Amino acid sequence: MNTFIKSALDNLKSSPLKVTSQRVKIVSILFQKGNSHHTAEDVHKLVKKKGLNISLATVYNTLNLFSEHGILKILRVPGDKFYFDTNLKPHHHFFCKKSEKLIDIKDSEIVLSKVPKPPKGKAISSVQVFVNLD
Amino acid sequence: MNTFIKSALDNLKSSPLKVTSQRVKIVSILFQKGNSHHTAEDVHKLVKKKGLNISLATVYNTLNLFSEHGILKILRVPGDKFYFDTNLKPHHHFFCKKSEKLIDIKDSEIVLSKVPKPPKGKAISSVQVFVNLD
DNA sequence: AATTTAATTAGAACAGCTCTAAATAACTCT
DNA sequence: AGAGTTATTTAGAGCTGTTCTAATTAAATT
Repeated sequence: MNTFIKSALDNLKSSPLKVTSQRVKIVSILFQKGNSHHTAEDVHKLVKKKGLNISLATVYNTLNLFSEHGILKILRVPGDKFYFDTNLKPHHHFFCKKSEKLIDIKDSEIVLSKVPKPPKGKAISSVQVFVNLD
Repeated sequence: MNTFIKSALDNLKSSPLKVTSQRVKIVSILFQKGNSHHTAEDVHKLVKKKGLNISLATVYNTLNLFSEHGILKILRVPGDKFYFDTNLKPHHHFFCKKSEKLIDIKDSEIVLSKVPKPPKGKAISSVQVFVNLD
């Protein structure tokens, strides 16, 4: 069991969520390769490929709960799917339209030297840079 | 008839698309207030509010054709809808999650002083910055 | 005006995601 | 460890945003 899985399981254990077999299985699929991006459908397919049986509803439910509890980060990219990001540190993304795949860009690899003030009454919650590839 | 509508109609006329009454109506709704962002549903509602009758399928069809022919720009934002942008110049956006509304940020208001090289074999087609508001 | 070609339409279909309500499993308290 | 409580899982229905289909209608061309 790699360190990514271990630390994600620690996060799960210290959250108010119950540690069910489905959740443990989903954690080990998501964090197997360290930082990665998966759609719910991706995860469901991987579950089935492993011969496991977790319903699609549970996959969605689990991924959403995980992102509510800081075990994952939810990413809504310029596409039409939700991506769940195992990399919890602030960072940006390449987005390849053709393959619909994301590639991490370390925070330090992008420097925004000028950002406008938010409209009155609003605050900036985050800045997401998408570098689109063709 | 304002200059935005005029220039959009010019674009339509010089495209291979036929100038139908529906398309003229959609152009005048979209470009009425200059630069703006609309979802297909938005446009369909505005059409109906004006007492006009254009089917939802035609609205979708038209917006997609317009963006294929440089009359509009399609924007796939970190949400779950398509936004159609009448502002054809390169620029960025505030995105307000609560209202699901976009606000233009002029290109010159954001300076990216460091951008990573694309992965081998890929080229950067565009860089989209989303400044998320809460 | 007749022909060709493109556009429009209503409704069916689809994808991605969420909800529902019943069954099941995990935790808590002695 | 067992009983009770509460959270989770599940299949399938439902929802939203979008695209497809195939028949009708309108625009452009000859």
